[in-house]
Amino acid sequence: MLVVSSPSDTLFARRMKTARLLLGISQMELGIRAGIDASSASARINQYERGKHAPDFLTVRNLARVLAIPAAYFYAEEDQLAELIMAAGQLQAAERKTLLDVAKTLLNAADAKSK
Amino acid sequence: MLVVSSPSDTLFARRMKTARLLLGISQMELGIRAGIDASSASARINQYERGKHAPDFLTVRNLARVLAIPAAYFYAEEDQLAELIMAAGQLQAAERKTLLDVAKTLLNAADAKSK
DNA sequence: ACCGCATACTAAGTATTCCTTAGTGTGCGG
DNA sequence: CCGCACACTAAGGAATACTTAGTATGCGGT
Repeated sequence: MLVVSSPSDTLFARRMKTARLLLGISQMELGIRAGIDASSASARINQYERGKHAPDFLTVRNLARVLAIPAAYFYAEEDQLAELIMAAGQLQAAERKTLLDVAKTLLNAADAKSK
Repeated sequence: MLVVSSPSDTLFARRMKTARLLLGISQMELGIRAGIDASSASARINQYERGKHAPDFLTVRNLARVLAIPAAYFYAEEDQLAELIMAAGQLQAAERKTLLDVAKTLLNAADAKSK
């Protein structure tokens, strides 16, 4: 099959760029800190942010570690969910548990209504 | 570089299997519903669930649509976060907003404490 | 027992994609 | 003007996924 050009994801690209700029570092620095060889760090990060290529999950994890956000953030399709994931990542374990409990409560309430 | 075998992710694999079993359909059916040709649907889904290969993001999106969960779910490293994402995906827009507000409130409270 | 079918799973080669290299262009401080 | 940092890109070699063809197991029916 030949596809002209995956209009695929600018999504992953946008999320990456947003997170990097939030930390305020260059594409090359992000790559190097994520363990990519300095000789290709710049090119690779640029390709990711431009949506030219997509990194494998191990690389995504390393990027997430550097950017201090959950890897899942990069794949959130709705901005609202992206924000929720980022917020959850910044919370302490106890608070994350509280947040999850709230989510479950909201779910149960919704279920009850649709008896 | 030669890597013996990416111990990479059983993570994506596990999340996929969990979500599929929750819906109660076969690997082949999941693949077909996600738009994969019937002749390779079974093999491909199996390779994903075994962690042998990883699908591109367009495929992940299609799988997520069939499984009725946010694509980000597959990439959540902590089970707690995975649950949160799944729950958020089942909520109505208004309730999702409430959940996000709670997350932000918890964050602000944490920030205040670490004055 | 046997058959047919559904399901899970796999090896191997081709097809596709990514990674590396080498480079361009722009802007800015000195 | 020079040097540097930064963003960005084409192209080919390197790595990975996709397709095909097949094995294995279990189960319901006859």
